Amino acid sequence: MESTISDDSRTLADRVFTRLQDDIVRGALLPGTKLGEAELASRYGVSRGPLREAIRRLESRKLLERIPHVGTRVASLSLGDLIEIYHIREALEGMAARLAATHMTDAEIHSLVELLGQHEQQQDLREDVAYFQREGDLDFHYRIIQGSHNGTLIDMLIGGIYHMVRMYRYQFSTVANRPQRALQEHRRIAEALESRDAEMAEILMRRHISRARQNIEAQHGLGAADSFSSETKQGPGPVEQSK
Amino acid sequence: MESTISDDSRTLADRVFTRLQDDIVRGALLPGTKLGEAELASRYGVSRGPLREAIRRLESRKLLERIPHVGTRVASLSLGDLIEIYHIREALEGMAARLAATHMTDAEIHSLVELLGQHEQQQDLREDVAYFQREGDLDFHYRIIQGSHNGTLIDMLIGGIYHMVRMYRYQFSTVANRPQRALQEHRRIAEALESRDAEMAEILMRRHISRARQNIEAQHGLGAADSFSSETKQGPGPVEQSK
DNA sequence: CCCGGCAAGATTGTCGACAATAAGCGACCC
DNA sequence: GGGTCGCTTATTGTCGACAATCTTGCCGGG
Repeated sequence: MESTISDDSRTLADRVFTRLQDDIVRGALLPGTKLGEAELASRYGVSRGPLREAIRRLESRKLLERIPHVGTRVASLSLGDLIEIYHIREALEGMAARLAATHMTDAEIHSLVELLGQHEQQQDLREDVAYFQREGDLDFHYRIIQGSHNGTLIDMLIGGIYHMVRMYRYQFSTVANRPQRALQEHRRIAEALESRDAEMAEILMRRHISRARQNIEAQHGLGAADSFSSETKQGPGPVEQSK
Repeated sequence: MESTISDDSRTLADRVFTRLQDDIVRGALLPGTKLGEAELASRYGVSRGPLREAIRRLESRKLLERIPHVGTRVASLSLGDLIEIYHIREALEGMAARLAATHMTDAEIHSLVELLGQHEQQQDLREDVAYFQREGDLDFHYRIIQGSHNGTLIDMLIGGIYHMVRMYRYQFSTVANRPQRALQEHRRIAEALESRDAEMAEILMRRHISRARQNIEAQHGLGAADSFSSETKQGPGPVEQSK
């Protein structure tokens, strides 16, 4: 059920880049999995040329780890890295919220409020709203980032950080275990945007992300961040290719 | 640990990536220049395969703009983008300074202070300290970023943003026209780090970068602070380098 | 029994050639 | 005379093959 599937990027390299990124982010390829070029090439039905270009791009995005003459593996990242990312998100998305309070159009804000309404309905309908809320949360943040109208910031956040966030979420099953509260916080942020209160929007957004981070820290034990690299070699065989 | 960043990489693709990036950042290739693959391949003495991989990586770093089936050009970026970048630097390097105040070792801080001493001497020796101060400024910021001991932040700043900053500096000849003042601000930041005052370090760093941004804005006559998001792709006319 | 060197296998890195697409240009039609 | 269509050409995209390097298993020596 993919909406707007195709960036039908004209070139094969771009398409395999997108597909590979999706497979990594969605957890179809487990972190640490060794990716043989020949295998991937036959899997995606392309030659090794475009595949290597895609790999280099994913490597730039820190989704793949490559060692020259050895091979490429799906980036297996520690909990500490996730915490680092959340700290950065706090700074960057706080800034995005502040900018959004000024630069967002009325239509954009209205649409955002509508989105929150949908989330509330979904919340009312089912308790098992993990997946929807999870995606919805991303959607909410996406819109505010876009609302900053700062192209560089948008690229950095959406093109550079959010893929990692999504990968972590799937990996750790970091389902928002407090969707109720998160939704309330979203609502507050939206209210600040509606009243064009930039400072308040930034503060609330920073708080929101900070709480999410604390939640993760508490959920996964404590912050023994450094020595947490489980090097268990995952078997390369059972990689499912979800269409 | 390798200190020389030049061409330490074993593979041709990595080396041509580094060399191409250097040529772009240092202004050897003017923004807007169309890069033919065959020409570049012969210039760097490699085949088109590794070259294309390097191009894809530079494209990810926003140093190259590529249009499928059309070609690749050196990213020609507007002044507005530079302002955006400085806003982001303000948030990110402010955070870096705050973290550095806590996580930097005494040795690192001491070395930083020594570096500032060298800058002062250079400043005393010659008035035409543009180049040294320029590189020195980068060096100062580099060290504080590294001092944050936040790997993701370091990657994002040094690997993702600073190349653009350097490119802009060469392009606009944005030489620090107030090295005296900048050096003073650096000194203050270092003092805050010495006294482990995280909050102060962040505030001073944010101020420092904010002033640099204002300086650029004033220097280039673009007084419009709010509407810097000129979405219209203002082609920098004179760089039409077609053969 | 353990360690170091060596060879075989496999995988990655690189290259040259072929195919597909878009820009440039001229001729033809309105 | 202007506009549009089709062809030419150059450039990019893709592919298969060759070479370099790392890994792995084996053999011999200490």
